[in-house]
Amino acid sequence: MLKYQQIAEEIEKYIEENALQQGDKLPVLETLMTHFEVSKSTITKSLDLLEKKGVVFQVRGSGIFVRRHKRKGYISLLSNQGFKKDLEDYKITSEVIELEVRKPTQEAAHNLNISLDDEVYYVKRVRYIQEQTLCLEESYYNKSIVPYLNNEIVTESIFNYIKEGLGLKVGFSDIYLHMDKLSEEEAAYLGLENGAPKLLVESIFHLTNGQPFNFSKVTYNYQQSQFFIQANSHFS
Amino acid sequence: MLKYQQIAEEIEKYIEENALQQGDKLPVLETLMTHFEVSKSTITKSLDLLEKKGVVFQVRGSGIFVRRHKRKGYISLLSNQGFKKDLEDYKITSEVIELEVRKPTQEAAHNLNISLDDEVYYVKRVRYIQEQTLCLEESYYNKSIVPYLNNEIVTESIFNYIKEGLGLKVGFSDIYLHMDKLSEEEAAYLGLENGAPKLLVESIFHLTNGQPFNFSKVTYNYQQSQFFIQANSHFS
DNA sequence: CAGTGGTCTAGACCACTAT
DNA sequence: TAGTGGTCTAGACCACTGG
Repeated sequence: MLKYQQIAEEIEKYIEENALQQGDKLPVLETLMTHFEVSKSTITKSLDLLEKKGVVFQVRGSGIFVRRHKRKGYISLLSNQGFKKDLEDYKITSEVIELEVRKPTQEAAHNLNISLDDEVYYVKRVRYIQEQTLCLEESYYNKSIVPYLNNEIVTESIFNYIKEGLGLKVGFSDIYLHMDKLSEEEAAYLGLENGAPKLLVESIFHLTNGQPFNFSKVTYNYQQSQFFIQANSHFS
Repeated sequence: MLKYQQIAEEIEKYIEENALQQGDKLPVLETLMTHFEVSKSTITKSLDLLEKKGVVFQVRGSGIFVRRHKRKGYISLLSNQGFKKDLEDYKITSEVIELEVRKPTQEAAHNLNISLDDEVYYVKRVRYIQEQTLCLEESYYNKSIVPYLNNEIVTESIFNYIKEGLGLKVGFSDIYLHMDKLSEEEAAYLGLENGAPKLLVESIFHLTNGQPFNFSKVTYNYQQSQFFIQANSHFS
């Protein structure tokens, strides 16, 4: 593991273990440099990483401070990792409705940047939180990148398998949100009434080399789901 | 303006003007270094900035590539700048319902980190897109940071005034999303039926020094609003 | 004006990709 | 294995904050 990642982890662990609160001040750069025995730029890189993750914020001329959000039970829209981490205090389970190799829909082909003749793994599942329905998920995996899936993998964490099992490196993702009313079928899966509020989250996940490998459409139960984002100001 | 920001802007402009598409390759680092006559780290810093903004992605051993999203008419949840930029092809207007100095609600006081005895500017407005209702916004500004607002400012871009007029520097923000059904009052303002789907977006905006100066609750018209996020993978 | 973070450089060396 | 991006260093100098 790289130095700056290692250091970032240690600083994050330090914040966690000492239960530091928003606004608490970290040691100054000079101190961190000598403590970790690295150059200034390396420490800076670690802190930039933590800043991107929303763990700290840096104020020129003043110091480095802890950033926290106060609310619990929210799903991070940025985490890229499913919500296992955000909701680790809750019991999350999955029921697989469908799993098969098929041709992509036009929409899926377009978003995955493949032809209608290529093959995809289609996965449909309902996810539960504390025995309540959380969401209905339809997902398309480019089969030339993810050549094999089975029921066991799909019941557990698919992304974990992709990273650990296949050794693929997940890069960036594009996420689109829409609101609407639930269709009869969706309402049935989620145990809600027809026409209830619906949040549809469409995501396109790419490998680090820019290739899209997954397109998914997730319909959330409006009673069980709330989301958060920590935004930074790199905007002019 | 700093070198690396300047360079980032020029690269972005170059991409824009030449209408480069997702996956198009930019010149290699060496070329960029000599062209802009700066060191490698400066170019790297520019590219890291563009990567954060979702404009490019870098692949080790391969190159620097353009990143684009395909869909138009979506509001960026990360832009921190209202949606003026995302929806610049559309006509956005505001109607101010209420504007006054008052004591904060408990909720506002908590989120702004002030006491119930402190004062806030309370702003309530409806925003329109192409003559259709887009959202209903309730916003609380810490008066000790934003000491004055008037109808004119509030009808235009409040954030612009805060930055240009007051010289404040806007930093990070925390954003929370909830779904629900519209109340009767909300439905009336938005011209929708009672009980229609509701997306509530709560945001807390901070200055670069970490001080929260605005807490806002925005209720969107589900028929007019869709959102997007470009996420990066700085997550282990 | 002392303290603290940010920018920028020049260069050595490392790690991944594509051929 | 050549090409390309990523890490890391040591140090000079700049810019902002706060007493």
